[in-house]
Amino acid sequence: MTGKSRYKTKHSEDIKEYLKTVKGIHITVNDVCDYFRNAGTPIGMTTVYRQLERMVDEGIVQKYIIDTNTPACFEYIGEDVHEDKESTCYHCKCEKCGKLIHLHCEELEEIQKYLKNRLGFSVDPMRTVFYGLCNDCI
Amino acid sequence: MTGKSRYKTKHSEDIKEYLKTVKGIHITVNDVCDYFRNAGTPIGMTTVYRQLERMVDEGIVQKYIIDTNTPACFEYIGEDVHEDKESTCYHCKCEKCGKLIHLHCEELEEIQKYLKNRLGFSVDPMRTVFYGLCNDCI
DNA sequence: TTGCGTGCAAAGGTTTTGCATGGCA
DNA sequence: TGCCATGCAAAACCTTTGCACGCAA
Repeated sequence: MTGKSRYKTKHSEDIKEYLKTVKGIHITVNDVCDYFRNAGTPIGMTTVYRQLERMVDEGIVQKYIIDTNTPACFEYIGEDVHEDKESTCYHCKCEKCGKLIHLHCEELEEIQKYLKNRLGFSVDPMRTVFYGLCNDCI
Repeated sequence: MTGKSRYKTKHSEDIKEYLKTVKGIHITVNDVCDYFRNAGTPIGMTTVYRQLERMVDEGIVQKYIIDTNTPACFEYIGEDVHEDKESTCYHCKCEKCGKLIHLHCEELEEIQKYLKNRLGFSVDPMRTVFYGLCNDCI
């Protein structure tokens, strides 16, 4: 969003590490705070919110909003997704089991062109995720 | 999905009528309140929340939760077309200015079928957002 | 009469902001 | 030194709940 260059801080790294270790699980801001409080190295709620927001902006963390009056969830996606950029890889993510399906699909490239031509909107496939239910979870 | 039988009230019908007239547009609870206040026939916020929730339970209205600290949006889907429920509306969100573009698109319904047939993945459009850059921000 | 709808006010919980402090380059 | 991260407290925000009243069946 802001594009500001910011420092790499210990808290930033710690939170990212934690998210990596629980990859595949949806984590709330409170979960993060609890974890570090229990670990004896508490991190303020505000900092967690801001760091997670930064990571979402960077595209390495995905934010899930399940319902109103339910805290938002976060999940580490990875830094390597960027490499897929040229091969227009989309992702399907199961909202139940969290499975991530990589998706190469000509039809989606058509959609991309369609949105570009019709709305002038240029899609960033690396950040775009189809949410839904996978075969096993329906 | 409480399944409770409830009365048909004037407010209920009025709200539904209003949603029908603005079909295709995403309406917030405040929009509804404003409309009826301006029309000289105000309806309480609580009532609007409860009526919309009821319609969502009934399946004739779709609820969209776009982001945290952003009011939920509602849209009239219809009473008989239960099949359309899953193919209503996608969103494009500009990563720079944050603008949200509502997207009704046959091609996307094709994609949906494609994912269903090929991967057994059933997309939830309400949660799926195309990220990218809008016309003004490129 | 009974049960639900209504709507005001207040509560609830999540997220954001203001501001003073401290750390890193 | 300058800029940013931090974190507490308070504010802001949307949404839900409590409760008394009124209307429909």
